[in-house]
Amino acid sequence: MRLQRTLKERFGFDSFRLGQEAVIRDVLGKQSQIAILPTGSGKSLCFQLPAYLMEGTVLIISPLVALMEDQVATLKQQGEKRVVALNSSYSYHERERILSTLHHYKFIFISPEMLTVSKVAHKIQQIKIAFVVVDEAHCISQWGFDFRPDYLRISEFLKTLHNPSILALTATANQKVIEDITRYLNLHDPTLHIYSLDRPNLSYVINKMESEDDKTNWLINRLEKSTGPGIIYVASRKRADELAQVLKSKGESVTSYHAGMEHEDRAFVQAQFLNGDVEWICSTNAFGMGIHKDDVRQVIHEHIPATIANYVQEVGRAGRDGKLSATTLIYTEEDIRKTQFIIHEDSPKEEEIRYFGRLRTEGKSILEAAQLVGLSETGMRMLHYYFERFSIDETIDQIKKQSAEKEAALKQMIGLVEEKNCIRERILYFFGENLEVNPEICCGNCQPNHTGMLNLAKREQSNRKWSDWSERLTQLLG
DNA sequence: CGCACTAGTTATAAAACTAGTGCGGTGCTTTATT
Repeated sequence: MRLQRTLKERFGFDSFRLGQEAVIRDVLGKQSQIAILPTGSGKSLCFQLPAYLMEGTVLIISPLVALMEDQVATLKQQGEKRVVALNSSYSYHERERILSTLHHYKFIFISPEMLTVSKVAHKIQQIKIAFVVVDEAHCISQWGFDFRPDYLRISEFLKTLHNPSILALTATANQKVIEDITRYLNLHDPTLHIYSLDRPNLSYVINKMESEDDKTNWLINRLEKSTGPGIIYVASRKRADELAQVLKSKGESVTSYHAGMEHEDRAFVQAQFLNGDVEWICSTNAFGMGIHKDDVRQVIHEHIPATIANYVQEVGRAGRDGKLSATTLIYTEEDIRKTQFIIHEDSPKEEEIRYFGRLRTEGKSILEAAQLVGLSETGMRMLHYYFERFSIDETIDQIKKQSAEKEAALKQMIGLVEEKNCIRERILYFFGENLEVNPEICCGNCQPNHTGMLNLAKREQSNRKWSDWSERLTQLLG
């Protein structure tokens, strides 16, 4: 009753969505848990609501600054003033001021990296923490082992707090990811709240093509004949820019997006897409996390993602509103080889690890050693993390094991694109689920002749755009 | 890995060859001394 009342009074909802209430009850009972709730099911409420029924501050560990600021803005809109994001966007003095008044806040958003700053960690230890949320918890698996090793250091921070209960939230996690989350958040016997990851309103089509040109022509044709809003995922920054240019020259409303762009430009492109000012985004895997756009009608991959988990995350951005949406993956034999090569190059090699180890024992700094070995920034941070904990031989074993896991994950993805039977079934199998009922529009293998587009076909001829434009111009010039 | 592209070479020039190079993506953080 208390929950219902809070839900109504503070958030204005009459009833909980699937999963929310059970998760909230466990939060209130201080039970650590991993909650896997499908995209668009209202994950934020799972920590916002119990926060008001508990004493102390909720600490939310979040992967992106943009995501934190988004959440802060939402809470402020709901009338909550006691909310802050602790990140690099503040000046030294601002940060000092926030740190000295930390206990005033009900919600603190923070990155895993910031938790390793001893001064910050120390300040957090001094306030009363109601519970800790790890948002987008699959990042532990996805990024922790190489790109952002501070994800693996979270448990060390948690040990310094007085055993707070943990709520790990994500939309996609298979058995391996659940194991990683459990281990690296130091959870003992967490409750698992897992709801079906099936998205009945998404159709899956996967097509093999002969050449890069075939893919480009297919895309030109697809955009001419169907509607967005949509996201086109490509393998490289260069390709994102080039493809966007080609499609633009055909009169389509497309903008590229990747991490090589200025922050301001990225924010602008994102806002344009959210507002419906641009129909298509042509991007690398940088685009998507924390994009709350409900009416994305298509997600197209024109390359092969490195894992099924990544693929499912990306296609999952379509159809949050529950309406029919089409996901399509097109690839060439060359794409398989390219992705394989990328995986192979990803981790430092044995000789590099040994050389790095030698330089370190000679007293070279991490930075110097990394430069001499010729490691990337990611490679350097990775070795830094492992060398702190393991001997050289153990490090080599660990990194080899991880390369093998990455290769296995890619093999699963290749298995998916070559699947002859139901694609949906295969995806669910990956997450340990069985498909009970195939939706009417399922996948390219269940219905070989349909494109998954149905209601996405453009109703009028292409001159519609021109008449829209001339109408708009007439309005503007009045 | 093996393809795509560039620069350099070659029988007065032009086109055709060869050798060399490049090719991958995610984001957090940065406060100190003269």
